[in-house]
Amino acid sequence: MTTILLIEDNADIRENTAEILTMANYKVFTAADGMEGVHKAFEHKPDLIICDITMPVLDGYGVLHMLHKRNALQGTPFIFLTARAERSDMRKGMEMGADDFITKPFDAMELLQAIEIRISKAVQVKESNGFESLFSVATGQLEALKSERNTNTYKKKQVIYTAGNRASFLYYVLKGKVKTSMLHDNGKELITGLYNEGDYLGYTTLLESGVYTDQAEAIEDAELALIPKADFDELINSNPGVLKRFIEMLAKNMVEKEEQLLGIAYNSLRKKVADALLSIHKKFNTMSIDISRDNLAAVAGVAKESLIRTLGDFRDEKLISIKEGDILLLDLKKLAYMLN
Amino acid sequence: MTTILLIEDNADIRENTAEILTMANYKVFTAADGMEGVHKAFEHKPDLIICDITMPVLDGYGVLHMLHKRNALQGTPFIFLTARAERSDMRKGMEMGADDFITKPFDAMELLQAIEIRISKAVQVKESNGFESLFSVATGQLEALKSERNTNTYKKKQVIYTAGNRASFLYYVLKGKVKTSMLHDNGKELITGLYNEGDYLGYTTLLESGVYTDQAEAIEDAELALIPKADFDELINSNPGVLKRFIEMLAKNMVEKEEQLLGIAYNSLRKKVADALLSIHKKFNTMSIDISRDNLAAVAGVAKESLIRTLGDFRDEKLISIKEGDILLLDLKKLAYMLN
DNA sequence: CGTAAATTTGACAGACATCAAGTCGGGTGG
DNA sequence: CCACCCGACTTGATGTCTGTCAAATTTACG
Repeated sequence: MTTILLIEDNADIRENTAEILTMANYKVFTAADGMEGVHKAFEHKPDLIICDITMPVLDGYGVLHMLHKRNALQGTPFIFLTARAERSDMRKGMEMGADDFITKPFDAMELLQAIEIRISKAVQVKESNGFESLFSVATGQLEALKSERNTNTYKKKQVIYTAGNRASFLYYVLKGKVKTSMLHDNGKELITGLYNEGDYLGYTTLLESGVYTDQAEAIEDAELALIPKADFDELINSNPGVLKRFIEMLAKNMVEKEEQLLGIAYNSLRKKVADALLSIHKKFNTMSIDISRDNLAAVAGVAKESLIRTLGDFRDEKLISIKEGDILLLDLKKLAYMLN
Repeated sequence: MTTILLIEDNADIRENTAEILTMANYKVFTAADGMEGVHKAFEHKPDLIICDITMPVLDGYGVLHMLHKRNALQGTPFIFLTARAERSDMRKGMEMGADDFITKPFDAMELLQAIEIRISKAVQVKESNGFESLFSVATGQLEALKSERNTNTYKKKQVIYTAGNRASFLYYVLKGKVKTSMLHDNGKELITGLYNEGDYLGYTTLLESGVYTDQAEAIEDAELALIPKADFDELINSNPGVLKRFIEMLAKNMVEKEEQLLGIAYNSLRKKVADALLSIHKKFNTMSIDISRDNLAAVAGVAKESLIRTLGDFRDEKLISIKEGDILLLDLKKLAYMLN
């Protein structure tokens, strides 16, 4: 039976919602404030958490933060309840790793739909995590692919593909980190994507024109699996499940890119830098960021010198600390809430 | 039999390439310079055009421009030949409407592959143009959808959906123009997409989380068909062809968005404005742009006042003319070639 | 240990946003 | 039909944020 933890300080809403959920055949735990919520989360390990944002003592962001500190509940879907469709709240919450938002007042259908979507996604993630399992959808073809596929190793700074070339592989990161970036006429670089172990890259081009408009480069020693275009084509043609996975990845990327677009257009230098730090934190899932200043500047879309100055400011404000070039994030909340 | 027009001033390359193409069972016309190329294009109406960029008298960009002036050859795939993988050239060409790039020296396989891809895409576009035909892939379900579907009319400035809401329809623009945009904390707006008659919108959200992160609004009186989410889900689940169409749309959007990202990050004001004009020109396929200054500024990602000043400069430089607020593009080439 | 690369600091200027005032045109109501 | 008003557009003056260039310092690496 699916268990849900509901954290909400308003007793009326809490009981009402719990009732709806119980009727929908979920097992429901409730908590009346953030601290209690965190405790019950660790105690019961629910399949999904619904949490109000505005609460006394420990608010929703705080709860999310506490949970993410412990890896046990990293994969648990987290849905925020919020009073109004406050846009900036939404974005901040999403950046901190929330999966969905429900705005009060909500009706039962809306709530149940959102829960079902998240539960099914979580199951998907568990089932199909990484290379093997994605292709295991196409069990028959898996063995063939594995035997034929060759893996390449790339050293730090080595180029994987460049703009203008025809795409002939789908890449899968087995080890290390990779960036994709675009070069501006004036020589500046903008990083459009970061890839960690377990990520695919190059599929956009394969699905579109076939000619790269960006370039990929290893930012630390990396090992990639190369899946020939023909195999990829065959796989997505013969197997709608795989195609669906890729369409979801694309759609998710799309949303991220639009957020990035909005930020780069109108954010101040400080906010651009903060967002860059947060997006790397989210991508690589670490509080300690080890990345060259050039690359960090290219993620943020600002000049390297400006970036360095801003990092210095952040250090003085105790938002981060810097040791031997490594950036340690100290105050995620303030970074996310940074005003322009 | 598929006919190809090859425009290339270097006799060796021309003859060599023509030979390859002939062997691959295409009917080939050749032209030794831009003017001859344009004439032969109108004379023979080829299925595909391959054209060198650097040529005396009328260069490749000029050829493309001349062809696009006449609508007859608008849909004909156009592939550029270019000496090196010069990135900035690539982007300019793509902005002007080229479909692909091949960098010299190229081998036969590469050339033939690119041609085949373009030919097959052109056929696809012809076959499935607009609402009816996309869904005609799923012939059985088409009638049901048509009868059930309801159409809404929206007046200029009317909101279609807003951020934070759950997506429940796929929209299809029957008439009018629509924008999607995101709101920044400081109140500024960035337009992330423009939609014309025959475009779908809202599919990214349907394919991803189900909660809008952007908002849609009519920029002139518009009529939209609303396809319920359930129908859309069923259609893409039961019909891989439809899913594939959407994945291609997504992938194409993705590339556009990355270009926009690079531009907004590093372009000067002048170039941002020029790019905004060009992208609207390309989207709505008209030399005369009738759009509010606010919207134009939101496309470019700059302040309204800065935009207006820049338009004034462009007018003085005879790149555009302005009559009663309408902007008439006079010199596409210089706009595309604008340096920072 | 020496050299090159990466990072940091400093000084400076220019591009662009902002605020404010003014103009134009079109719609509305008397 | 005219006066009025409101919104869209334009122009002007001003300040500041952030990129650029240059030099200094630290780190990486063979």
